[in-house]
Amino acid sequence: MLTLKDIAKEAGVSVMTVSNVINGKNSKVSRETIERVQKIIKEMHYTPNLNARSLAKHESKLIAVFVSTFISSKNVFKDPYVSDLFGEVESCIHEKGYYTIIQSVEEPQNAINLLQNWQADGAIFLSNQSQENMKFLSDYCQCPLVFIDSANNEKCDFLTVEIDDKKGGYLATKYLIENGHKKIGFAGFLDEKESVIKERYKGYVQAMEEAGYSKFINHIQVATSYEEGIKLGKKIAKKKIDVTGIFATADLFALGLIEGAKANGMNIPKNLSVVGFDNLSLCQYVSPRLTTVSQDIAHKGRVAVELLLKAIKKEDISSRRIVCDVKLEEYQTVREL
Amino acid sequence: MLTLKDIAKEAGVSVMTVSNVINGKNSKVSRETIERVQKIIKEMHYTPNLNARSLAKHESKLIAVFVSTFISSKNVFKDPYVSDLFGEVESCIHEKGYYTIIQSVEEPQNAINLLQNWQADGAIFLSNQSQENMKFLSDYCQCPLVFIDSANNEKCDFLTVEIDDKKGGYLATKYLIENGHKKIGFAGFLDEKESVIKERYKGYVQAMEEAGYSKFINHIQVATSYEEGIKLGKKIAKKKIDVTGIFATADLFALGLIEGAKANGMNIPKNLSVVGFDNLSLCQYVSPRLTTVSQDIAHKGRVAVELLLKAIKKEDISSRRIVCDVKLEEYQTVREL
DNA sequence: TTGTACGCGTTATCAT
DNA sequence: ATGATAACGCGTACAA
Repeated sequence: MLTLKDIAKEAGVSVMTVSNVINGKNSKVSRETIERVQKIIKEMHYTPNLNARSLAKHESKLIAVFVSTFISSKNVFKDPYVSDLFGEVESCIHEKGYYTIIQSVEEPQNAINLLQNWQADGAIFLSNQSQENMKFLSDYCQCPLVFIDSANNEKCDFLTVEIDDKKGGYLATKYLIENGHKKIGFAGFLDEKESVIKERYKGYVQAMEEAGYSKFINHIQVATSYEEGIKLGKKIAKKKIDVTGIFATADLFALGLIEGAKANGMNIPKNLSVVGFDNLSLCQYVSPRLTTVSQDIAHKGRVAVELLLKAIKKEDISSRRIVCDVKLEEYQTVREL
Repeated sequence: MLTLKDIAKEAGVSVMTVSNVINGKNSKVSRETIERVQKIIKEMHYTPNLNARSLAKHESKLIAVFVSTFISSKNVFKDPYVSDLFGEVESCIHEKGYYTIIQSVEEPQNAINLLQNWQADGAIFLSNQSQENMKFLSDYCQCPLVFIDSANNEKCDFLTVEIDDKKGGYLATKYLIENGHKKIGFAGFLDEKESVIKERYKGYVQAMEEAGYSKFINHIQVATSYEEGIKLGKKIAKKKIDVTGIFATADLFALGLIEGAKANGMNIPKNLSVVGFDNLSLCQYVSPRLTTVSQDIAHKGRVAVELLLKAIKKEDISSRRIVCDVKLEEYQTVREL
């Protein structure tokens, strides 16, 4: 292995001079020495040992990225949303001169261990974390943490990047209303906890109330997987649920719903209008093209990394909670009544 | 930050004793000391600094995973094949007690730098690398490398994990033949270089020749993107290409082809039978469900990690070139003539 | 402008 | 069974 010492010997200078050249402390080294040393570094293909540097500088240039594994599938990256977001985060971290260490974790403690083990400069959590988890993680980690898609509440001041879920719900519902729909169902899973789904529901309710359709408010409690979507689609096709439009709070779920409805003889959007949520890139391969609420995943990833880097460098952070915009993508699964 | 020294002081022993306890060198420490030290480690939530350990042990427990960025899209993880495979690789690395450092790289030199920087124990390349790149990387890296999906040739002895592409091409073509097709097109991009596509083509040719259809062999030279698929589908629908069946050498491309054909009035599989390649998980959301050649991505990822670990531990490697099996998935896009 | 001494947290070696 | 010492490769602080 090549070390500073080897370069120093070759150049006939001390280790520190080489170190200074590498770290761009040009004021401390003469121009000619810089050039000579740089030439040798290049010729010998020297690259610094970042383990040693981390030890000495108390700064690792490592950013840990965590995704949560669910019971359903050990491979979280099968979820196109997660992998898309991860790709953006990774390439942004890379651009900024940092390194990405990734782990799919079951429990927060795993994340804490990794951060300590590698003295990571910061961490990004891709999947939603509960309030308790965020609290726990913040308490036990020395480095800054950024949570993406974790339901924050106003009191807490974790660093978070979210989307305007309420607006998303509002836009989806309003669009159906504008297309003449009244009997609009909200399909998603609500519980007591704060959640992105709850926010979307608020938007749905607001749009319905503004239109004077309070009595048509119809929450369908269902897990938003593709499979559950199929079941629900069949149910709707059998007229067990009386709606002309559905706001399905996840794209894959919406796609399943459409499949289920089709399988039982319905035509989309002729007999049923559907609006999804996410605008997954795989939607472009599915026909009819899903009308959906889109979020700019690339932007979200970028913003999260930038927020984290500001925290790492202890720069001023204007807002610890960043809410990204959403918009409605008009495609083919909504029909004017 | 908590160090060995802190634990040692607390336990009233030397640093080395604590180190020995942590590393399970039980023969060197008395039973009671072990228990006392372990208790304190737990209570104080100590975790070792792996940067320091790497430095001292010349072993980092880091495995680097590289994906190649293409010009088309900076975010390689939008490709469902890549992200699926990556997820398997990551969770397998995690299971084996190693850490994953990931980088999307433009040039081989980037990968070499990262490996040297972090003294990684090994690396896995997810995207296909040319012979020259593999040679270059092998020459300049000290640690073992595993290449997935890189066209190897018999002479070279890089560690590779591939699939039986020729068999895949054979199976796809044979299936079309068994369904009564004669005019079967092979759609894919062939050049002089060794490539997975060339292997698939060999399989196609073999099946055609075995059936006595040599004169129907029809290679359609085309880049296998979704967009190109659409174009080709339209062309076929306009009867510019005389085929009843198509072996499309990538799923997304096949899906585009189907869309294009549909858009110009064709019904799939009534007017055209299509067989894809990969069996991407997103296929399950697209209807009609694509008949395709599947590979077991989970198996592939696992095999790659296991091969790498054997090399790292200098265990015996029976075969440096692992070829994974493929099989035909009969779904809805092939019709009996 | 350049060099020396020391410390970062850990492990290997050798002594007790 | 336990501990002292040196070494891993690099950066900080200070001396020359």
